[in-house]
Amino acid sequence: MTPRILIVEDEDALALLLRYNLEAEGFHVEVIMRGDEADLALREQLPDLLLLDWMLPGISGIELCRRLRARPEAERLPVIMLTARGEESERIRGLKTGADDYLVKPFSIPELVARIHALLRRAAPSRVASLIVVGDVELDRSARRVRRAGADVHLGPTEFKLLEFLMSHPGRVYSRESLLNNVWGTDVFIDDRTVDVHVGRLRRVLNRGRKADPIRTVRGSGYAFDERFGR
Amino acid sequence: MTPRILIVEDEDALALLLRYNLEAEGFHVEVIMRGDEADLALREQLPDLLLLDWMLPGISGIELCRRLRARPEAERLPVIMLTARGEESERIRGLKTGADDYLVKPFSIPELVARIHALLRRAAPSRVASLIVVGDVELDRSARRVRRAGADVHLGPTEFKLLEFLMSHPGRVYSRESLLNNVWGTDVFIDDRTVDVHVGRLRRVLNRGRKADPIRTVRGSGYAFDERFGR
DNA sequence: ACACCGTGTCACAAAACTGTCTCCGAAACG
DNA sequence: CGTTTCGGAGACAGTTTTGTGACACGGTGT
Repeated sequence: MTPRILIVEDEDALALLLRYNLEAEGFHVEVIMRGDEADLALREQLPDLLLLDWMLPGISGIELCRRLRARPEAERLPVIMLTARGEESERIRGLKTGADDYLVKPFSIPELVARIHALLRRAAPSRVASLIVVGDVELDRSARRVRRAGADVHLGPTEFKLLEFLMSHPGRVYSRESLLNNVWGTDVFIDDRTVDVHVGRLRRVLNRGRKADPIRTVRGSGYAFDERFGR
Repeated sequence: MTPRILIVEDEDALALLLRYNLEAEGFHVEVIMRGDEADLALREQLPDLLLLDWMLPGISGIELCRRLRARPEAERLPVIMLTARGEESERIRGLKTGADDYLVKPFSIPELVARIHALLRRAAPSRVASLIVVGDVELDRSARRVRRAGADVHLGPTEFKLLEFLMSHPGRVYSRESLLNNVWGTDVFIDDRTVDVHVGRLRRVLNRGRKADPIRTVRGSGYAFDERFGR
């Protein structure tokens, strides 16, 4: 249940500091100090999040990240890169390699923690594959079924796809345009506002007789499934 | 949402050709023909990509690029240098100055377009690195959400963009004019004082029931997000 | 042929947001 | 101090954006 974080960092002091703080934050932390050892360990088991130093003995963080991204099961593993200031100019390369986020040393622990939470929140659902659960809303892709507080909720095909897409990245805001592209498809010519109507219908049936609405309207931007919903 | 490209090129014919083709490609193009004017313009607002001629009246492209790289907020701005054949030997100097790519005239438009797309793609993740944290204020771009001490704070679109801009360079003081350019856009005609009103609204909702105010007013100059805030 | 369901669009109402004004106190200035 | 300049706050009217009921259309099963 508690997220597992793997730290790959060769500096003793920093590794210790990170372990201490992240464990205090309630994470299950593991530290490896060499790139090549981390590579081996990652073949055995994937953590929920990887904290990767840029320069490492054995294999560099960049190379490690590149190898990782080549594995389909690690495709969505959140990776945060740590770099010293001098290496900063290469940050573009770092992100291109597939890191999800990027911190320049020295960084503040609260900031790191915030970023970890943000990435975990976003990554969580995708690894569960067929069942997405947020708060009291469950969506089962393979069974094409949605439940609210355990009770079945009947959705039309479009409403289902819409909810599925929104729930696939809880918290993330999608523009109407993006929703049209991802739910309806890119080749259709449909009015933006149609999205509003479907969101409205989705809400009506999903919230029937309930007060809390898991779908957040973001004025001027679009809609999001509230990842904090029910917490 | 369409990427904005600034072309700095003193040759009429080439400038026109570029504008025509890049606009056809769907970019929002602006052309400036003098180096010194470009320098001024770049202080006001940064484009998404800069197309820079090597030789320019006023300030040379090299110098412009060097100045640009000295500014932290312009660090990631993709820059493509254009050089005449005779200058080609100096390519190393060009890249060393901080250009991300360079093209020798005459070049083919499709190649230019391809490189532009490549650079924009590469630069993209940097803006998606979505979380900014200063003190107890978190701003999550992708979720379009702001939290103060962990609690959600609801901001309107303009307030959000304003805070986003201020927080993207904590400590830096922005004039009202600069804020108008970067938050509202260059093409609007709006009173300076409107910025005050929005800062006021932002403060009210961000500090609700709290004493510490992370936004610093610099009398006679503008506003800044206090980088020491919370430390 | 008919009832039914899911959809896309529209029009109107409600809600949220915006830019400007005015007034007032605070800060600089001599 | 008296004066002037500048920024903060509330009020307000206009605009933009979103929520929603109504409606028409097409497909499907009966």
